[in-house]
Amino acid sequence: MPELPEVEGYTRYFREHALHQPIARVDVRDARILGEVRPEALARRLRGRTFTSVRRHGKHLFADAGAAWLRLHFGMTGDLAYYRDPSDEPRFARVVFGFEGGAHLAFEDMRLFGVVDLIDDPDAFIASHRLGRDPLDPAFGLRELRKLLAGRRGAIKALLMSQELVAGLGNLYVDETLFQTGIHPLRTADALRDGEVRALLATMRRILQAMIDGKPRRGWIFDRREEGERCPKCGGTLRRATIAGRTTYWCPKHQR
DNA sequence: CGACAAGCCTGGTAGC
DNA sequence: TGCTACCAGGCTTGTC
Repeated sequence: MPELPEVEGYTRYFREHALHQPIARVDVRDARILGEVRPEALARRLRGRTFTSVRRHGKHLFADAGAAWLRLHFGMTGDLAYYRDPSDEPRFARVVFGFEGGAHLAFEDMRLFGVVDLIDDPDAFIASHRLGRDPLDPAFGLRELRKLLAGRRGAIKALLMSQELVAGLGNLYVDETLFQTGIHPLRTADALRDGEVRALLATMRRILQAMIDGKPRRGWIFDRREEGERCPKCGGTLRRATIAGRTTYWCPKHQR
């Protein structure tokens, strides 16, 4: 499912294919995918314009269309497809942008957890939705992370899932980060030692970057989400439980 | 056939 | 009282 690394991939895909072509038409195949904007308004405000740049924050993609920004959120089954032949339209295309010149960009999403919307300003959106820092933002540092964790009595897993501290990690990457850092998902955020917070930030960045780069996941828990699986790190037996409302896997032997 | 999984929002409650 | 934490429920649909 699309978390930060996958959305980074979509952002690059969008940048590579969908910029600098006048938008001839916008076809909303299923209005349930839309956020605030109505289908007619989406089409009216984009038609004749071009996407000039695209950026990402956490799991959100923002494309600049001049007077407005297109916002895409990929939910759990969202994807982009760029193609010329209309018969190549994906089965679950929800919105299709048709460019002058005949190319198409489809936002597809089988399970409709994603969102297509039009907003005025990405930074205002990020602020109003209380999204935390993007973990790959170089300006985001250890000092700031420590400050964010201070006084938070909730479980670290819940906090990393919430998007309000750091934006972009979903269930799988939170588990992976805690696994590789050796931190138990139920640890109180406030009680993490300085070294653990440092490892947390460095590890999540390394994991996200490795995924973006398509590196192999040797020694990760990522592909072993199964109760009773062997811990690739220490030979312990992986445990499974619902934590923060999500299926959570961890190694009780080395995550403490 | 029903249960389940996912991300994220909403609304309610409990506790300091 | 106000804040924080935390829970259930809803949305959707392919897969088990």
